[in-house]
Amino acid sequence: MPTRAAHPPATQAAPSSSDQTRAALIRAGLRLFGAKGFAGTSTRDIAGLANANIGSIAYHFGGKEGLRAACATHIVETIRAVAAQALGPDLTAPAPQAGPEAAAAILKAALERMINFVVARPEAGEIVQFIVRELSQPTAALDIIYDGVFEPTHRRLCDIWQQATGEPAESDRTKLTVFTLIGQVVYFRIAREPVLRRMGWTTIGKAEAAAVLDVAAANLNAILTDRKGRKP
Amino acid sequence: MPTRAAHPPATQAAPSSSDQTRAALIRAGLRLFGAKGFAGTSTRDIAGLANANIGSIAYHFGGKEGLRAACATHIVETIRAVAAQALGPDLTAPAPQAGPEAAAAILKAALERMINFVVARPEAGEIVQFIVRELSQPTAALDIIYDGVFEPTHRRLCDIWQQATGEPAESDRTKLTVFTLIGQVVYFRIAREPVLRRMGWTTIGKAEAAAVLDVAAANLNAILTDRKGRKP
DNA sequence: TGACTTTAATCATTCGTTTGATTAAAGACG
DNA sequence: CGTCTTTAATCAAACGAATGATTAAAGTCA
Repeated sequence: MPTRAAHPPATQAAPSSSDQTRAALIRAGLRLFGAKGFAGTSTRDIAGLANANIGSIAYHFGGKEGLRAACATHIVETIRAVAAQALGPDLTAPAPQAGPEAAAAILKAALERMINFVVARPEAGEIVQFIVRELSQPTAALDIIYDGVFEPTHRRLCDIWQQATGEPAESDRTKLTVFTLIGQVVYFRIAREPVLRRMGWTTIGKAEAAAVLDVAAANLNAILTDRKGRKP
Repeated sequence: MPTRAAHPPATQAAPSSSDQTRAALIRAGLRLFGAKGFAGTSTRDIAGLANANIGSIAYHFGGKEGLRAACATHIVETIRAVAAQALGPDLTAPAPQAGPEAAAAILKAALERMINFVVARPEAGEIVQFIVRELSQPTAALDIIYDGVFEPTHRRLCDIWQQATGEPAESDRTKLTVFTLIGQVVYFRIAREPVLRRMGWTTIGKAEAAAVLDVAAANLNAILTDRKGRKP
């Protein structure tokens, strides 16, 4: 007869509450979905990494698909917390007005935050990989992330870009330019492996992230001065 | 395991039925691996899309894994053909020497080629997605692509960068800068879905690719003039 | 004919989900 | 206060469906 004695409190630790199990499952799902893909991850892997039972996935999230959506929501909350440090606590509130130099400084700070998070922080790897996989085959999870992060963040950056250069925030040119700024950073996470090989690095830590920031910031400055100089 | 030992007769001839099956399987594998991931794609899906029998995958490639490697080789050949148009037929040969203006023109041309291929051409979607998935969990297929495309192309671009700016080709700064140039373009393919939504586009065709090129080329010019102006 | 290629059927795994039993805590009630 | 009932949560076990691989037979073409 299956008794709880078979699972001694040592391995079970404190009797995990519902929320703890939920959180552990999300963390495991995020890591595994990001690393091996949704289809490449089995519910047994997830339950094993989370030290939870297989059935708990269905119980808490309705199934594997529900866990994916929960991971997306968790990503939104995480990134919004990071973005808040550089762009203000509320992305939907109107952007604070600032002069061109101050706006440029905000852009620079945002770039630095983004690099330190996306490129250097290990947990960003799971998040970015999760998002990248969603991007290639959009599900409901992508909608959650787009509405919660992509759209408001990009819109805010375009706002600041206008303050820095005078170019209209919602013009195609501004929007595309902001995408290029994001893209050049995100690429270092997505193409991490080739970058490591080509650079002769073994990891992207503090020093390497600083080198990346150096180049990205130089690019930003060059583009900014170029845009301020001429009329579109 | 009767894996086909050698390549089919290289001499140009009417593709045999065997070669047609091979090619169809590679095309189907590339598309499905890119769209749904390696684990998310079943051999039955592949065979179905290729109008071939399930067993033919094992026969021609030794199994699903062998098909993945064959897809990687196919990608290398495809991209090398595209790169040859902008960077010369042989990426491993020493770069042609040119003045700063000519070198800048080559970079601009390479950027245009890259955008027209990566961003606009539909078949690039499958290729990029395939590569992106490999990047996040490197297998032997990534080695094939890195050695065949990433390394030689990046090295060549660094060479041209030196000719355009005077910055040493193999310096960290140059290598990272070239990565940012590539990243800002590739991002439009990887993050295609958010770009479409944010831009209000329904597709990225000729006109949209031109708008992207416009911005990317402006960025390149701004960075180039910035780098030429100062000493590192 | 004889080597090459395709086909259909079968194999053992592995998958996500469901099930019914079990536990512990909270609620109901006299 | 003590007892009975309900609820939420977890667990091991098992199910049917799918997967990748294999095999022997049939087909194809020079």
